[in-house]
Amino acid sequence: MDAIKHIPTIPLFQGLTPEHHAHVASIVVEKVYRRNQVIFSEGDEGNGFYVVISGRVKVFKLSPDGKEQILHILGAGEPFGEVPVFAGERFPAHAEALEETRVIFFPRASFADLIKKNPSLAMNMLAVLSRRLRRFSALIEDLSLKEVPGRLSAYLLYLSDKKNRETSLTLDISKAQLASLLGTIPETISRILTRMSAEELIESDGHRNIKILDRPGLEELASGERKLL
Amino acid sequence: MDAIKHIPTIPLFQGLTPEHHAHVASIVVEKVYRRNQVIFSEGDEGNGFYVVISGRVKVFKLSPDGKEQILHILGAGEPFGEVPVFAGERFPAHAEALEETRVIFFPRASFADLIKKNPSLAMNMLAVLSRRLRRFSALIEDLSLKEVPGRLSAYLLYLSDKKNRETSLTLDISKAQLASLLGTIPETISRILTRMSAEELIESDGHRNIKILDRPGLEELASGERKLL
DNA sequence: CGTGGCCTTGATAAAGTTCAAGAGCCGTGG
DNA sequence: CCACGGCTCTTGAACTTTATCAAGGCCACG
Repeated sequence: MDAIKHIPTIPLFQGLTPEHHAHVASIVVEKVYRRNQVIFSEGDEGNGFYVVISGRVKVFKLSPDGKEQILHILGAGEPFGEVPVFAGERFPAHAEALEETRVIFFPRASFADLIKKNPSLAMNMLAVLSRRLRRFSALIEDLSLKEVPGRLSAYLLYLSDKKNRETSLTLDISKAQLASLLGTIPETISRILTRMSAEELIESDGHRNIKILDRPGLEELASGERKLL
Repeated sequence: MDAIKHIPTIPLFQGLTPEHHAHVASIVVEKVYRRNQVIFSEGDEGNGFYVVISGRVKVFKLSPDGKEQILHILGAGEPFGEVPVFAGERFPAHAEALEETRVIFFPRASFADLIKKNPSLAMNMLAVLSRRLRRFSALIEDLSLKEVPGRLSAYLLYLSDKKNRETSLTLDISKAQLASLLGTIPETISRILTRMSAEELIESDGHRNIKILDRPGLEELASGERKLL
């Protein structure tokens, strides 16, 4: 009901007038999901898309034997599930709440109307999709051209950069989730963190806290110039 | 110069009026590239995007040691290089002509103007990007969750479906390109085709002609239910 | 007829997965 | 307050898949 107070804070709706915000608010529906609750499944009919208000959502692919590959993890203000709105057909992946999560849902038809009348909303949405394409390109590159130590280094550096190059990091997801995000399994993550510690690239407390000791070393790993023993 | 006659045939511009087509034509520049010529490189400033008129283009990532992963191969009517137009920054990948190729180039600023005034062009572009996201999701899934025989089966089935489920196929790219598209190397492709032939899933003339003998068998491979010996 | 491109095949090695066992931690409930 | 069960994480050993390196075959083109 109080969607109107969230709308203006969502990057997708930046640059719109208050009237437009009100209009957007009038077409949305709020929903709440518990931890591990399915939001949609691959192949479902996509009748609209979502924006996270609070909490976190993972979007992922599943193999027949149950292995998962996370495509991305979304937090407050980020949209997901837009593909079927514009390309028709169905959701290309699954979405699930990682924790108690509030989202707002935009029904397809009314959103399509809105976007047609609103060039800057269209431009914002084009920017969102373009950035996602850029991220997917990076993921494809990682999966195909880098080994796991390189992917893990890149992830640690990414976390560090998010915090102004802070060297003390706290993983915000479990090792299992991290493995799924990097296209590997928890055992491999564990072994590589051990090797990174042995080479004094990082220091780990065995939990979710990691300190970066040798940033240039990690950068070399991420770019493939260097290998772990 | 004769771009005007191509514009109306490009899917991106479907549903626009002839005046709009003329306007589009007035802002484009035609370019021709030879086989293997670089169109842009990753990290280049993206001042506009391209649409293929004739010929074919590959868009790909390169690892420091020279291994390449093809993101997609584009033919007539297909746009590429749009990401920097909407997300800013630079091209996230390289593009190169696979053969003599004619393209039209859309300068960023004038295209952005056009799209703001033209909701159905915006919707078409959103559809293009959404379909690309769908394809990238499938590629990520392949790389992360399928083994090479599964990816190759999926590719053969895709080729077959493009021709109304015709069983006689001709590869339109070299084994090296195919390997790069599937995230592997030519030797591996060769070995797997041999094994597929041994199990009478396909018949290969050793060149680029392949006949599908056991479509259900390939489908099982593609979905991971079945393994090659 | 020779040369270069493209493909195949074999032997070897590297990277990661699987399977299995066990350690540490946490909340629950007796 | 402590024991138990359930998680998550770590570690080891065997195995699988794929890459790498090297050699040779085939064909088209000059």
